[in-house]
Amino acid sequence: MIANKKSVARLSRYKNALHRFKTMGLVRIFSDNLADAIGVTSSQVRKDFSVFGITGSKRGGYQIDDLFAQLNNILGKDQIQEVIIAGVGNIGAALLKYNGFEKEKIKIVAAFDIDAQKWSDTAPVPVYSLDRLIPFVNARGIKIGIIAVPESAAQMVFDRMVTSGIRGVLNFAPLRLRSPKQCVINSVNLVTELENVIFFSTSGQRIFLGELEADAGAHQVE
Amino acid sequence: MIANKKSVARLSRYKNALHRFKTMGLVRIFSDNLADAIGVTSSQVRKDFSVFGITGSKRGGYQIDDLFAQLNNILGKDQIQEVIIAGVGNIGAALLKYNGFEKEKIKIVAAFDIDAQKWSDTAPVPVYSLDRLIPFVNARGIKIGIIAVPESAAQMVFDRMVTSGIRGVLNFAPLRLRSPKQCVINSVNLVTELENVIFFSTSGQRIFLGELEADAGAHQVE
DNA sequence: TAGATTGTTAATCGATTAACAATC
DNA sequence: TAGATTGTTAATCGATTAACAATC
Repeated sequence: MIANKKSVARLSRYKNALHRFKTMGLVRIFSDNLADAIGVTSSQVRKDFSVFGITGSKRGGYQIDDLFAQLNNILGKDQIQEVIIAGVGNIGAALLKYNGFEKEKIKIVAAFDIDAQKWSDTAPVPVYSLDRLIPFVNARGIKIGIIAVPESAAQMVFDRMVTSGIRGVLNFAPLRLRSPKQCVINSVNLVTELENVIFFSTSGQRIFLGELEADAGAHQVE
Repeated sequence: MIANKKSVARLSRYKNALHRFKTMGLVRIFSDNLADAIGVTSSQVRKDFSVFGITGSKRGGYQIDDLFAQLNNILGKDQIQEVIIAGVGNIGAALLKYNGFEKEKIKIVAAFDIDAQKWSDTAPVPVYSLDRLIPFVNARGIKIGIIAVPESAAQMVFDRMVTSGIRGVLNFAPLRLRSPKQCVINSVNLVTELENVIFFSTSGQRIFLGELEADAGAHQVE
């Protein structure tokens, strides 16, 4: 098996669980403990580790400090990841203020908007004209961008990002982006996510797929 | 096969593509056209339709008007879906102002926050005390809720939602919610979504899974 | 050593795709 | 009718889980 979106997400959750085990004073951990902590099987844990080249010791499990360091390394937490945002509307502004990125070593270093009223050199995260996106990203060598502009502007903004050297994009606009160059795109459609909840909670279907869960009582808290 | 998260998301996309075909004046459509429009195989389209009990006519394809009506019916677009939000912080406030829900027949009817400074009876969407969540949801018979409170308050808010009769939740707090009663939970973790982009764009891996795509040039615009 | 846990292979499960008989 | 498209079954692909030999 090769790394996929879900396995990377699980790696993050193992890391978070490990952090809690560590603060509890534990030194070693077994695949079974991690499995219980995030609600998967121990086979899944060992398989994930195997895919990412993480090994423990038979009978002795995994050293928490060592495992934690390896997960951080794989997830790129060794250095701060600099990210830019295009679009300071509802979602863009919320992400700018969101404080959950910092502890994951993700730093939003600048935002860009077409509306001059939103520009500010003095804000905690500066907001510049969209025209400054390409030179800024070029100069700073930013590789990751977030698209939070309206659908009508998203392809243009994406093109500029790719041109300026961005290699990965988290896209909130509800459309399929096209690129002539290699670029990782992860699109989150908030309307679709809510539609899924509506469908499964009104259809009476029992489902258990992806992040979508029914009968939450069966699960462990993470 | 049974309906799953991805198949429901595709249904939405078929519907959106259909709307465009309709405005172009088309009357009939084939599985192949829909497949091209959203970037899947025609087998996938027919399989999806089969799962949801949608039939066309051999040789004649699908009547757009009829298909559009069936999709709307399956997706619950026949009536307006009333939704409440708990938490008017960054994300909650963004969702309150977001205008993408309305055209999908989703209406946010109220929000709830613990902070009295945020309460407002006169806002376009009223914001009430969290203490009013249970009676409000009870009285109005709301079935869908969005959790946009901090992690520390999420389980308590979720418990109140379930108590008050909510059957489906879109959760933005980064934890695994537990419930004694049946409730559909769809959790979106924005940090994880961004971490995925960072991982795949820096690892040099070629992937193509879920909404995560590499080499976007190969795809159709939706 | 005896017992427990890893790492990996095989089995299972689920979703997507291909193929094709039915038929418009 | 001949040709094209559906609806469905079988094949394939991919991810998860079970099983177990290796070994600490």
